[in-house]
Amino acid sequence: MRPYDERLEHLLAQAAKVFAEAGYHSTSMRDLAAASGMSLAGMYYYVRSKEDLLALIQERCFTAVFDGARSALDGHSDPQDRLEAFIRHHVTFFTAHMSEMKVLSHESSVLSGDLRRKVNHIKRRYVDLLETLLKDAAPDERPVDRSAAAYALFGMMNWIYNWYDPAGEIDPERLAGLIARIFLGGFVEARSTVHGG
Amino acid sequence: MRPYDERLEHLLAQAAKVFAEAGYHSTSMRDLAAASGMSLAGMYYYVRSKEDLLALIQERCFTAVFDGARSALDGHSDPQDRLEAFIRHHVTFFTAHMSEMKVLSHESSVLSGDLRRKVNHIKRRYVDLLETLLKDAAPDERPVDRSAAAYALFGMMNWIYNWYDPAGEIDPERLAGLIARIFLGGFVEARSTVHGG
DNA sequence: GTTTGATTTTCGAACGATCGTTCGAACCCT
DNA sequence: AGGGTTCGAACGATCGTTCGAAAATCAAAC
Repeated sequence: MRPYDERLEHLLAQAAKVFAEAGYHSTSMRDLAAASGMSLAGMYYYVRSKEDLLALIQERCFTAVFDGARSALDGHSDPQDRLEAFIRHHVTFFTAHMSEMKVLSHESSVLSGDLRRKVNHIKRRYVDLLETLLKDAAPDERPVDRSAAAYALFGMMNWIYNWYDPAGEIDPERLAGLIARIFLGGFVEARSTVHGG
Repeated sequence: MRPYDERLEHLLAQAAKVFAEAGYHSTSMRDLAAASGMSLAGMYYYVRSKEDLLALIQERCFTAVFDGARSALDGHSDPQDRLEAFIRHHVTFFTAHMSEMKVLSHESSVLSGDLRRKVNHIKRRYVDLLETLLKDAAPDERPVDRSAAAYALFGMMNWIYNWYDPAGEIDPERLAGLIARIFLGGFVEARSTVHGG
């Protein structure tokens, strides 16, 4: 059963790459066959449909980023440190898995039915995780502002696929630090440091 | 010639709405015909192709947001005020023209050839405008950080279409103020106020 | 105010192309 | 020999676009 899993992983990885470059809808199953080295019909031995293929990519990627975030929080007890650890993990994970994360961010409204419900469930938990961190780090903010701030932060982080060049001047760690600085400095510390102390 | 222009505007507005809801690639010309009240063939009297239709929407919207930004800067001379005015204008414009701005943000890689070049030219000028504002507001930052910060800001602002509900609790002005606060507080004031004063 | 003719605008019908998916036979490995 | 794996070929559906003719609009002539 090992070669089966390897072939599936290979297919998902190549598909994520092509989806990221050309977009889900303008990528044909024939394109994926060419990119993965399989035949058109052969892919259907590993995957139920094109939509199922996308769901598998999104589901695995979202689970990985969620689990990674939880373990990245280990060892941090200060609310602000935990929030910064979350941001740094998300950004570095994003830059390290650009194709999958672009597919996750950019094709989030494609799925329907049960596949959509399954992915949305992980997304919900991930958003809830950030909202909890925000509640601890900025307890005095109004809930509606905290919620909007969470999405603003996700915007900064998930927009990366639109412009970031891994071969460019700024490395992932520095980018993560910059985004953490902007958000913590602008949303968290602005209250607790400037106004409160 | 007036009825012609009105019909074209109507088509573009309806198309933007459908593109925003379903995405460019999964919207058929037949869908647009149904939404605009025209016949399938009738639309081609106003538009050369489906891609031309998308380009018209993006071009008009980008020009509007660019011109609006320039005039929003009038009357502000302080660099920080100018940056805040830019942010407030972008966010309020975005929430007021959600469909067109979503199409602009989400379908930015669809066009090709001359159509793509034309839209990218306006985009370049708009990004340059923000980078200039940033240079004045945060002159001590390293250019690579300033550039990344500009994209982080665009991320916060352009991600709006993924979550913002105009009928929800937070109104556009408050959202604009929140994003301005996060960015100015985290990127600009963190240097000039905390470190410098 | 009606008729006429030219121009603008609309659209039913059809084209070729491409899409996701399926089927059954062939292949490979043990 | 037998089950896991591959794939050529074809299916029906839908896509963007085109064409030629009908319909609507308008201006000038009577």
